[in-house]
Amino acid sequence: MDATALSDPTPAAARDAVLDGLDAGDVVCVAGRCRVTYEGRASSTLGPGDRLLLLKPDGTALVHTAEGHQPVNWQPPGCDHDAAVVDGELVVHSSRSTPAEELDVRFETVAQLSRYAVTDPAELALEGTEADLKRRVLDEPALVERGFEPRATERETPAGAVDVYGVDEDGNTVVVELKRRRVGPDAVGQLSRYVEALRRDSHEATRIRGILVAPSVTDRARELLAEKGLEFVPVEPVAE
Amino acid sequence: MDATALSDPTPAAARDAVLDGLDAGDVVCVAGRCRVTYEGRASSTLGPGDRLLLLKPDGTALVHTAEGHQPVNWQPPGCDHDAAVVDGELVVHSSRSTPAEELDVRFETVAQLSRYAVTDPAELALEGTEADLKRRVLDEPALVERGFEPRATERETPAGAVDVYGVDEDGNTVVVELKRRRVGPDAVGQLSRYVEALRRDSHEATRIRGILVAPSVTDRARELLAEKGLEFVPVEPVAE
DNA sequence: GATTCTATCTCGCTG
DNA sequence: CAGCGAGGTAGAATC
Repeated sequence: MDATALSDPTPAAARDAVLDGLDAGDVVCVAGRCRVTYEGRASSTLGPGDRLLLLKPDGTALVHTAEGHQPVNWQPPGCDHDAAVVDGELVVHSSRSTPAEELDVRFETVAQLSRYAVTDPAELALEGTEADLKRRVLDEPALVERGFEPRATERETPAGAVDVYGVDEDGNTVVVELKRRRVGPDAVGQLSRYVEALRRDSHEATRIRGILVAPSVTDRARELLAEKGLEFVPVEPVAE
Repeated sequence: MDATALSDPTPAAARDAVLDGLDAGDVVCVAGRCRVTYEGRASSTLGPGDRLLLLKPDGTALVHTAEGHQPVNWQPPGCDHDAAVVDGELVVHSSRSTPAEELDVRFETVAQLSRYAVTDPAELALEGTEADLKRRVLDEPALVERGFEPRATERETPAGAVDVYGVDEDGNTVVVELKRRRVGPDAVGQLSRYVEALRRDSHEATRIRGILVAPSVTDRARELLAEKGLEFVPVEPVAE
């Protein structure tokens, strides 16, 4: 991987390095004292301070401070980056349409400007997702309940797609909502919406059960389940 | 802002720079070819590729590729970072408990190692949030409906806290759920939970209305509102 | 620490 | 393109 760094570049040298770097498909990192303004879905201003600005070749911009996982300001992938010297200061501008959003980072001083030729052929292999939980349940439906027979996944209802749709031992319809982690009231609402939608579209006689499958539930979620006549079955996303 | 960069440091020099940097409270950026493993709430592996590793003094770790807003791997603030040379390679390890999570970044090569003395006294001033929408509605309740009188915010119900609670012209109870942007079915479910909870806890005679206040709604959300007998009033989070 | 909910959520998928 | 739901969501407020 190629990497270059300029220390205390002039605003013009910084501008050129930013433009050349983005042109070459590099990731560019600008470190220095700056002010930031954002206008789009919301709007924000950020007074002077030391930060890192990461500009990616896919149009992402990230302004990071010394704290937190999240950037203090950013632009999503797909934006157009530009750099210029305005009033003797490096100004990086990033914008997109739909929705219209603009980010301006104005540097009082640039302490360092780095370029990185970042190429990454590898793909992240992630385990323990909801997809893994679904696979587990389909492989071994008895995890939900003895006699449970899955009939479809992502079955459409007027309220959205049901994770796993099937029938129980007695022939009742079963709607399963999967969650990879401990669930709160929102998941109960989701399951409830699916069950109600199916009940509206079915014969009076048909019994439709709703089962939330997750590692655990909060107290309030459990209360909501009880109120709605829904069930909970504890299952981990991956076997222990 | 102080910034230093080492080009193609030896693993030992890189390790020392990482440890010294973190010790000094700097943000450390390691650029190079690496592999990443994560184990915690889920687990993941990432094969060799060029990436940037940002280590923050608050215990945050971010692994960024050339694409995307999100880091491909990370650790949240509060983790303990460590660096060592293992089998001739720089290995950065970051871990925390509750939940137990570990991240390992093993560098085949380190192209550049930078340290940044990042100090940021400024606070982000953000506008257009749900808090702004709430302020707007409380300042001018007629935005919801002529005669609407807010009586409480964050009023507790068995199903959670209601954004704005009040009464209408006719003395009916009104539950308002605020959303800063266009809403889908989830917000309807949320409002519905609050309304149902209040109905259960109130006299038969009391009429309880649920009003979703947001810039707009999706079609499915509108259908759900109709089914539940809930209402929608369009309001922007900030005046146009 | 656990729970609940917001977020410029982001991301991926589907129509 | 919009809508819908997952996410190692993170972050904040509250209990």
